[in-house]
Amino acid sequence: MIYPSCITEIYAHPGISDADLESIFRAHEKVFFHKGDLILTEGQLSNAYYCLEKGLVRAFARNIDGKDITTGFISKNEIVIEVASLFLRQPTKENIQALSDCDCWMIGYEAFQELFERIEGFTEWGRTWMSRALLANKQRSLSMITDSATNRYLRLRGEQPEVLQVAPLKHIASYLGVTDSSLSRIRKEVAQTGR
Amino acid sequence: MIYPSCITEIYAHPGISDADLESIFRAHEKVFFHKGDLILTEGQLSNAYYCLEKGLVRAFARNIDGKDITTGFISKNEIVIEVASLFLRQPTKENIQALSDCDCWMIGYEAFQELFERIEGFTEWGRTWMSRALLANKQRSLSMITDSATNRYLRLRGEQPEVLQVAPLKHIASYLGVTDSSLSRIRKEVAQTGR
DNA sequence: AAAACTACTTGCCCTAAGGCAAGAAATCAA
DNA sequence: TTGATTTCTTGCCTTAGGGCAAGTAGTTTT
Repeated sequence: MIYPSCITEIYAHPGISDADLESIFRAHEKVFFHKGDLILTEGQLSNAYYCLEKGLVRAFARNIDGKDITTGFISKNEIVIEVASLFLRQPTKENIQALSDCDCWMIGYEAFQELFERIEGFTEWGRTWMSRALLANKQRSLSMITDSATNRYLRLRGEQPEVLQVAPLKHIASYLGVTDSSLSRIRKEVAQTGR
Repeated sequence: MIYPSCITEIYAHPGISDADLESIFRAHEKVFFHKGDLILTEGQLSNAYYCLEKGLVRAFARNIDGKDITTGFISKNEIVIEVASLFLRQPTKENIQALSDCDCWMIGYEAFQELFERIEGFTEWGRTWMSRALLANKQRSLSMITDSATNRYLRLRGEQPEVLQVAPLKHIASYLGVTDSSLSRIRKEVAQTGR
């Protein structure tokens, strides 16, 4: 059986057999979002996550002044999820928004729990996914401390080039921890000098 | 049965029964570290984690110039762990070091895996722990973007006051993302003004 | 085809924090 | 107990990036 690329990419794991993958896939349901749609809003309890087949998504939180800070971009074949709300069963402080039209495969909390109990390798897969997420997050914190804004920009360009094409400058700026004016200058400088 | 406080604190979870806790505790073994000891060194494969009964520990990574950056402090009743190495089975890029003499309860990878397979609630506990870790990490990244150095200092003082007593200024400074001269000035200013 | 947004750039000036270096104070080593 | 090595503070100057505001382009809306 042929699955969408996001399913095979996301659930690729030695402990997950073809039969497992079929059960897992069956637990998902196709959903769409339009550019600008909020997939999750602060205060809500998250009840599902989404495998992103097409599109670009961002997560953002609000600081004290109500200004929104983009905390992450989610690209094709990645998982759109708010771990804290979904697994700790508490209202989220984050918002998740589609930055372009998106095609997703959704799986609800109940269905997920069921797989978690039933499929041996699924638990293992989950732990691996969490470990990777934790690692990525740590590297981001490190980068905020040790790299210049320009280097953080270049790193983002290396890792998620789509973001620079699709997301508006202000979201990229807040993600990188600079103002939009600064990012505008950084971008100019990068374009001028050796690239 | 009475367990060390770090064991009861760390493994407190609705899915873990008294009987479970006993099995879990039995899988641990007491170990000590002296001030300055490296508990884990970059390049090594982590094969255990440690429940910290007494003492203070830091994790640090090296930046390109070889300067070490403290990435976290671990206090009493918390887990000393390098998730990426332990669960992804890859050599670590982080170092973990005792900042004071430490008493720990260690559990090896094999014993952990065994509990993971045998005890129902242990898996759930693990997912909860990871979710919390992820949340804490995200908040740290956010704080690096939105808070001033002074506010980050005050937040650390609120959350882990022991750190300010035990860790040398340079480690605290690199953790907060400032130079030690800057932290020295921040500290002075905080002491002078309203606290 | 105006009007009204939103996205982006640029200029002017300002500020938080860094770089460097000297020195005091505390801790460790022999 | 006397060096030697860290740890911490402080001064002087520099710099990356912020605040604000004006202005140009695009895009939507009507």
